[in-house]
Amino acid sequence: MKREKFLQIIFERGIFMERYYDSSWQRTMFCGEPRLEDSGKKAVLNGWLRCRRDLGGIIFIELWDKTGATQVVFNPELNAEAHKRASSLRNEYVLAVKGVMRQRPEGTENPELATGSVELLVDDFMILAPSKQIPFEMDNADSVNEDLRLKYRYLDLRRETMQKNLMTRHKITRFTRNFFGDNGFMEIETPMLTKSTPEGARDYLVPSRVNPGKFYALPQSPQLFKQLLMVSGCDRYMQIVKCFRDEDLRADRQPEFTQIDVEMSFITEEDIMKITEDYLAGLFCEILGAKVETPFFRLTWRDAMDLYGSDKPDLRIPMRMTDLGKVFAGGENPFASLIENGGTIKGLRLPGGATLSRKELSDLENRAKTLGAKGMANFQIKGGELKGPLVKFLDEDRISLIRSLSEIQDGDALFIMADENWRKACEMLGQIRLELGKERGMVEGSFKFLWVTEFPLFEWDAETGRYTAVHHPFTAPMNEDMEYLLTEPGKVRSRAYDVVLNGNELGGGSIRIHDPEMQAKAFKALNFTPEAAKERFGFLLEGLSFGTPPHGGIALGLDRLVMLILGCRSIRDVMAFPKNQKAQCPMTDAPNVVDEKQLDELAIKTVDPLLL
RNA sequence: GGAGCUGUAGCUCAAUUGGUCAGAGCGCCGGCCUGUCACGCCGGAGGUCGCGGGUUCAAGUCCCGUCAGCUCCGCCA
Repeated sequence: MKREKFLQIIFERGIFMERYYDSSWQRTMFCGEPRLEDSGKKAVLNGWLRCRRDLGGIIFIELWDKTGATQVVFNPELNAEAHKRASSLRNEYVLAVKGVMRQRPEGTENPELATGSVELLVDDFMILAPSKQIPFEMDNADSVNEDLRLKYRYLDLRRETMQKNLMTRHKITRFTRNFFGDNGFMEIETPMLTKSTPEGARDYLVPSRVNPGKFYALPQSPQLFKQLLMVSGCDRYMQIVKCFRDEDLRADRQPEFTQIDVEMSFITEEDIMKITEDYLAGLFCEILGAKVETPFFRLTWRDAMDLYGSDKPDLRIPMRMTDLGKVFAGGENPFASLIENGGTIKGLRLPGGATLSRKELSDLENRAKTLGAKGMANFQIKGGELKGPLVKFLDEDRISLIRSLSEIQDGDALFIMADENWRKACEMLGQIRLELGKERGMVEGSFKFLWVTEFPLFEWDAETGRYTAVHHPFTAPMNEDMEYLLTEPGKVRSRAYDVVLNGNELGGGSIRIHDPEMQAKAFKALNFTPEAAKERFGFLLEGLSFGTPPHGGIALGLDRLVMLILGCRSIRDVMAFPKNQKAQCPMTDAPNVVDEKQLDELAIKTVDPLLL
């Protein structure tokens, strides 16, 4: 209340109104620019008041803009009127300040500040806009409740770190456009209002007023359009494009996100990988000055699962898993029958793990259980002797086999994961590997890129009782596995590839099917009737029949890329206006209810969600 | 749909076993202060302890429910 009254006084005195922001008040330099060589020059600065230090007789403020801050001095001996008015200034007021830049008196320089050797001595100033008291403090706002930051996002973005994040994102997109442009790629926009193809993620739907009862979908990706652009002969396409998926959110997942979408004609996997590697290496050099080795390390999906228990392994953690089925096969031990029935036993060697206490071991086992494991056995080698609950089931030969297979040394521990399902055993132990690696400081190096290749083409979905595409239904099968396409679809490997950085899926792509007959077969394997395939993807099938070049591409997640480059914890910190975990925007209050009239025009009736 | 963590002043947090527990720092307001730079000093305002119920002589604290935010699982071709 007092503050409001105060603002009123400012207005009444005409301090705010009697002057206009004409060209004489426009800045002659940015707030982060003044240097020693500017001393003696007249200058005008425009910016936000960031820090006020009123010593009574003399007032210092820092004037901030996105380039930095400069100290401004109000000295009553030099300008009593300006000094008097300055005592009413508060944080985040927008000011225009005229004066003389001068070298700071000896001993008062501030080495913390880029502009710290000079200061602006005020002749005159005007308040361009006052500010209400801000709801959180600008400095160390990183620890502020994120909901509050999102509600006042424009203030959050006025902070140094967020400005830096936005700027880095801009530099990345600029580099991206330049890189692909220089390499013969053309950026082409594809529609945001498009057709729902109920494969994959849930669609965001948009009702059509002029077609009552019909809906567009926002694109989950421009996949089909970019393939058709290849049919058009565009040859090399790229687009920095928004994509939409109506699925639950995570720290690295937002309902709308940005892809760097790429497609090329007359190429093989090698060409896509090469251009992606050149792009990423160039980008990391440009933005971080980091040297990235190319070509990237490659793993087949099978090996990635076997060795790291993940299809996006974090190679900064050196631990690998080993298959210990042989150790337990055919003997008298608790796992013998599991092996006989095709089960899997995986081992993970933890260097130095012999010092883990009984309690620590059982805590780890409990964590494995929360992942869905029935249990997790362990061995430890102390004084050259293998110890653990399973030792009594193993003879000398098997014990030496365990040592040679797992390469376990004195002082180590070895964790054992068993499951009927190979993939599940790998993934559960892989998760333990990841957690142990991070907790025990085993993360080495900064940026470890790799390709994961030879993904399965299809995956059995127990829920719907049919195969679904692991990547998408347009991915080409590997030539070697073609024969199984209709007989044993689960066995077919695809020409898909993911690029992985430090345990994060940065992007993925594939060589596409360019033969309409092959595409029809793929739909058949997915249990689409020809009619259903035609209804959903008829335009693609028809397009493919008019002379389609072999083609393929990749899509990289721009938000994740920026996040990893900046070392942010959440994708939200590299997006200007992200949504919260419920996919709401606390600032605009979207999504919201709309007028009945709007719904009527769209021929839409809503149902009380409580009745569903 | 499920699991976990969190919720106390504008912001960040504290309050031991249920008992002077309504607190601190920052911010805000007022006063003093001419070289500060996270200025300093003095004073002040400000809280339905997320919400509802229960146990108890007594609840910020224990129990049940509920809401909100975050993290994770499911989900995300």
